[in-house]
Amino acid sequence: MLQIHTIRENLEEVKRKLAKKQVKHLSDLDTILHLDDKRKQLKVALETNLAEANGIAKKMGELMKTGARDEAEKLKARSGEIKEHAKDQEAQIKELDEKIYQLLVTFPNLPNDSVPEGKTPEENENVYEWGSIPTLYEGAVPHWDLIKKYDLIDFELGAKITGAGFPVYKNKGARLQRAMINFFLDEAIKAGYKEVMPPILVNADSGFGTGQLPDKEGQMYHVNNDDLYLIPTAEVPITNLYRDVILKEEELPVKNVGYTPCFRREAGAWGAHVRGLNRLHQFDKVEIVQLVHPDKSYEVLEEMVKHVQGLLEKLELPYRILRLCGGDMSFSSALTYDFETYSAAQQRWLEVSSTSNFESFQSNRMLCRFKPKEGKNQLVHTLNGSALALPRIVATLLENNQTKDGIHIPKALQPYTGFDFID
RNA sequence: GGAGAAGUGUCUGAGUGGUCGAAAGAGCACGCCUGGAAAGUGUGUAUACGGGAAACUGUAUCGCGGGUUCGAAUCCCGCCUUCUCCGCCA
Repeated sequence: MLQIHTIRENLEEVKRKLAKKQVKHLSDLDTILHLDDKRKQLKVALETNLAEANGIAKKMGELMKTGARDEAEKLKARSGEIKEHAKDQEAQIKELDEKIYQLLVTFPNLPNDSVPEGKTPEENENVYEWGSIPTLYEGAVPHWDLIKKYDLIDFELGAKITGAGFPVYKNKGARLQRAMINFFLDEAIKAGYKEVMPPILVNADSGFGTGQLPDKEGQMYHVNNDDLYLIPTAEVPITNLYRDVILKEEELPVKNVGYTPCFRREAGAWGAHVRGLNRLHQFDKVEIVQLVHPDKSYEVLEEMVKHVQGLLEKLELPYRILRLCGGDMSFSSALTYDFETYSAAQQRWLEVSSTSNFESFQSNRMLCRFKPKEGKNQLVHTLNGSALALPRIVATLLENNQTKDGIHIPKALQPYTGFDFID
């Protein structure tokens, strides 16, 4: 959530930046400031009133002791008036607060200056490419055929017990999942992250804290009976560990990593390119999350990007890095790099990681601050990145490493899988 | 799920209607003391929002939300969480 004082102090700049994110209702910003002015005025009046009431209450205490009944009665009457008035003022303020809040939550985070202009994914900026696209043998097939051929994943069975998009991993397919999760976790731990294993259901406050609510309400599975949400990413529980927390400056940076299954309704997103592992309702992901000093967040973003690059290179998968344009970025992000691997049989790039700096957008919602050596508490900056999401990595790996005899497992993964070949 | 107890500042913990943003101790920070350290000693040590150039100052916050009262950490109601016992159970 944007801070009102940011809007107040840099109105034109805020408008310019939001326009880059394709926000149309910019005039609501003026409304917010107008309502906030009104709110402030009322608040001052209310507080003056309350100050008087407090003064009276204090005096009453003394009068009661000395037994000056008459005077006490007079004050009581005055206090009653104040109270009536204050009630009224409070109601008005509450109403204004609500209006301001409703408007404020409709605005996404401001994009960083380096974010390219653009509306669609085609306008994302290709900033880096690594590896060469393999030439597959004659008769190479997409991963959904390989999966069947080697009996690695069963979609029909998943559909039977749950529904479409809930795969059952089997045999070496299941072991490959487990191996990758461990590989990704170990790599993150080597890079200084602390492992956490959080709950995979969260409450609404957590959904709000990281920005999924109210913006993406319909994208999360909701457990009605208990009013809990299945997490769409480990980012939600892991970042919210620090909701309403004031950290010491020397505790920064906080570096956490966690594996969780992730659940996404993908309402309306089903279409042409979603066969096989390309899009699922439930999938596995290892997520890295950092809470850092505001001066360091862009440096740290680069560090996280390097980490993800390292993983992909160890897996020997050709990839590219995109800097997302304003129109393609998520609601909460200030700068996002997407990683895509090239899946050679589908001849498509598949998104396997999204690594973002949220600056203070999430921390403002979560009220996660740190106490600097000098001066007032400040909001931390939050970042996260997939390191990595499994299904599309598996898709690319299966497709790119296939031979007519079977599928090679990359060296780095072999100690984890316990096998080097799928046949 | 049933019964009981409890939730106070960084921590321990006092406070059952007024002088309480809150005793005391610990911790931490800075200083004094010391050759250095420990001990001792002095001072400071929550957050948000508002006013003020600043010093400072107003309001709110003692799990959360409401209520009673001139006045609530303290009384009442609801909720949440934790602990103990019972039940159930991977």
